[in-house]
Amino acid sequence: MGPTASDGSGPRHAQTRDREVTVPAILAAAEIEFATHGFSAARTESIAARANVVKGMIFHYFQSKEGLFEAVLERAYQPFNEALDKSLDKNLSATDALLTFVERLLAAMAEKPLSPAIFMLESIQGRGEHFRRLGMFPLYIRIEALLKRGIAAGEFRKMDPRHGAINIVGLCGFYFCAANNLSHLPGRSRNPLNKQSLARHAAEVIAFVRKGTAASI
Amino acid sequence: MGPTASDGSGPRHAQTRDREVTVPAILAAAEIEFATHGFSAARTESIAARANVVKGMIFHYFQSKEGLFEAVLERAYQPFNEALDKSLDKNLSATDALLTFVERLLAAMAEKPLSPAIFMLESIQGRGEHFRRLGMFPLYIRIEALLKRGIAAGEFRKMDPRHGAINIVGLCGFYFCAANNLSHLPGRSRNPLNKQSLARHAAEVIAFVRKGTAASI
DNA sequence: GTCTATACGAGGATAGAC
DNA sequence: GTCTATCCTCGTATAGAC
Repeated sequence: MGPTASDGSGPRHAQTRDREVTVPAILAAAEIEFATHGFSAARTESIAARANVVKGMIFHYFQSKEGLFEAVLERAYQPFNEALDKSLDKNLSATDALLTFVERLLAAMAEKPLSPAIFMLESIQGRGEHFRRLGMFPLYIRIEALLKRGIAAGEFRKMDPRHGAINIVGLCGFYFCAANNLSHLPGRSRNPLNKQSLARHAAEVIAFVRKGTAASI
Repeated sequence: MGPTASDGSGPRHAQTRDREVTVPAILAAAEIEFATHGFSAARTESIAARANVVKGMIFHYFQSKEGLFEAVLERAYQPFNEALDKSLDKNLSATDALLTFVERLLAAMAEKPLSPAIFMLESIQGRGEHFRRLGMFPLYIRIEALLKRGIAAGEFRKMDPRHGAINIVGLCGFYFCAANNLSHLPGRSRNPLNKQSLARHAAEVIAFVRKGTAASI
């Protein structure tokens, strides 16, 4: 924490010589960079600049750009994973379990609004290795199982559970990936990622999922 | 069309000296490259190789990588635009108009399965200029208007029409962007982009939209 | 119109001083 | 542990021959 005065002329100087500070700073900066540019187009130089460290630090702590990327992915997926685990709360009806899960997933995304874009980019550009390695299957598989259960119980309408799961994940995540464009739509254009907009998004998605999956009367 | 025998040693030779062939070939190759890598990470060399032309041709016909990208975007958006125009067929009920539009949008995407990824990447990485320049506003605005009309008429449930429009576009497009990952899900894993899967996706989305927007009874 | 050769810059990665 | 300097590859773009 020694407040070494930056000398102003050269680039920044050791504001802290401490991995407890440097590593999280790099991860946070990398998250932003990878979320907007994807892996290949991301620049280690930009990450270093944003983290206020020198480029070499990235390779010192993460060996390679790829290593840093994987660390970022892992970090971004954790909240999703937790949302998933918490929603195993068994004896809920399929409907309640699904809506609870969606609510938690949306909360996790709201907390880390860049995560959906990171995974979207990884899906489009990657070849599925990270998807596998991170154990992202459950995200779809468990929703699918939940849907299957609810359909059998007559709570949900008949549908293909696999596609149902995909559609639900898409409803939650698409908004965050499109936020950049959405902010340019005419009309009352408040930032799509501010608290108010996110709350609205969550409410709308939950309603859409509830109505869209419910059994016909 | 002169079948100049490729001499095998040097790189490919003028299979045709004709912009009628070269330009579309470049555009098709560029579409694939930009859809998987985005703008910055796309390589003109890869595009040229895939199109079976020399790199210089890209700059000859499109001046710059950016110029090529814009041409690809424009080309990819056309089918969406047409789907939109055709669904103005006035005197339909809001419900029928919406479902018809969704059906056409899905058909347009199925025909050009890379388009959603291109626009997704442009949304995440771009700063909205292309979104504006291509006139992509109507895609959301008109659905929004349609929803508003249907809500007023009591056909649709109460909802925020802007978010409703976003959710519907998301339901249609997310699947295509996630296809890469989806193909790695366990279970009966046929290619998410083959005819059968796409037909299933379309049916599921249409059902989801119909149920999800319908007024409660 | 098509191809080859090359200028020029950007960026990932490493070596080694402090 | 941190920083500077540097190497080397890759990629856009252009000039000019055919």
